[in-house]
Amino acid sequence: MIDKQSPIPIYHQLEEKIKQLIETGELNPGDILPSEREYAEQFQISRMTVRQAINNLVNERFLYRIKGKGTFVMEHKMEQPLRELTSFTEDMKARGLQPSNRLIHFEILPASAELAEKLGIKEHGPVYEIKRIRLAEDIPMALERTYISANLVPGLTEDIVKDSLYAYVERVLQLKIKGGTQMIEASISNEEERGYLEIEEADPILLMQRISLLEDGRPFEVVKSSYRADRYKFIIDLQR
Amino acid sequence: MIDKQSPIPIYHQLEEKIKQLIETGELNPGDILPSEREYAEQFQISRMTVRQAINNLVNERFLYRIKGKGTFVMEHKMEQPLRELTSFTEDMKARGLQPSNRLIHFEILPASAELAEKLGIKEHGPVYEIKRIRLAEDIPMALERTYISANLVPGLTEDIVKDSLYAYVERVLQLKIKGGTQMIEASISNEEERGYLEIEEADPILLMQRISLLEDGRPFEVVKSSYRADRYKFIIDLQR
DNA sequence: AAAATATAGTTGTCTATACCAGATGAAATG
DNA sequence: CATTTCATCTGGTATAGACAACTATATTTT
Repeated sequence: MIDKQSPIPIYHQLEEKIKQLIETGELNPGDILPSEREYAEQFQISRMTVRQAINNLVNERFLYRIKGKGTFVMEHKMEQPLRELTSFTEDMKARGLQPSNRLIHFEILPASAELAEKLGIKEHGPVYEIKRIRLAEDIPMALERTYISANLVPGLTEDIVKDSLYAYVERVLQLKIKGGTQMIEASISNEEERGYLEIEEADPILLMQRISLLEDGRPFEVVKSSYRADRYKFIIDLQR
Repeated sequence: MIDKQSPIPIYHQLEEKIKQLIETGELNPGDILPSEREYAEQFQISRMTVRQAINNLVNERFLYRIKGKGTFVMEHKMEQPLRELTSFTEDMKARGLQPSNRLIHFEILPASAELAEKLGIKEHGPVYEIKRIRLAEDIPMALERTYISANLVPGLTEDIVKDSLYAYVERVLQLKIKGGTQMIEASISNEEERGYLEIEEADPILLMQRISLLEDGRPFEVVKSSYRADRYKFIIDLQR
């Protein structure tokens, strides 16, 4: 079950093993796990190594510990496994809807003062502007404007944007996106939004702005989205 | 600097020390930290103890590590240190506004099917309903309805609610609130909301629903809030 | 000059051990 | 019978040491 010769770290093997036990239902929410010492004995590994595996799962909210009692499986239903910083595409799939895109605009323009500050570049520096309509089951859900520093992600083309931007950035450029800040507010629609989203003047919209960060904390992109309020709501998992 | 006799764990002392260095500007974003071995040598503690401190700060996104190079301070400015599941009160204070409450309703009623499901209790089971107006600088910002199972939090009174519900639950009942799920949508206001929030018929509102969970994953409360869209926006820190 | 190699420094993984502190139930005590 | 004590579970903290994997620099070889 645990291969000490494997190049995959032992603690990671154990993590995966425990995750699997939860997924297959052999461990149910609220169940107590074997003690750290039991695991260490069973697999002939050090208790500290067991702790490293369990620490990671506790940080990921799969397990929780109570001193003197034991380690337990989280009650959390995990309908959507930790919805945080999901893309529209992932989001819609999780809701069982067929997502699609319509690219309506792609150009390089000089950064406004606001954009430059948010992207951590100098004013008038080159940024891509990518406008897209996001659809679910061919119904327009949102108008999305993405801004990325052209110096940070050189060689971006319409084709790459049409394919998958995130995959290109992570695989080809070897940049890892790690998190960000999101702002959500409600507003009245403007004319551009009404046109693309096919809504009436009185209909409210949800405005979302996200600033995504790279692993080292540098800003990667600013995304401004306008969602149809009648068709969309944000769901966020919180932790503290 | 590090007190080995203190009841406060050494790794925690080191965490606080490093956080302080970042806050005071002695360590700046992008700076490299002394190596783990240097810290261990300097304070005459084990390298594993240093690692435990740094691990925690890496998990909290204060630091990041690069194998073979070192440990660095995150670029992220941390204007608000990890805003997640903050109360309205904390939220307003962080924005430099004076928050206040107006309790307008407090009773025990039988749970609807929807509430019962969200709170994990049986239908028609007793729940507190607490209605409050949330104000900032004496301007109404939100109408908030909180629902809590009366069996989970016995002995709740109007006075406790007026004081601090969270403090009562954590200190007196020894229950720890650990996270939850939040939903945000936009809508048109209804008459009750227009009355309390002093807005016009055409003004959109932000609807927020939060389900808070206890440490063991049991639902603790359902909060439904209606925010004035012209005065409020949600800011969320994301990570993945 | 360029390429390969050594070397020293970093974090990553892992071991074996020790003692502390909270929880629990059984046994001793009143 | 109720209470206290104790033994023994649990996770929490801490140590000292070892080797692997990765990075950067200096040195040697080609």
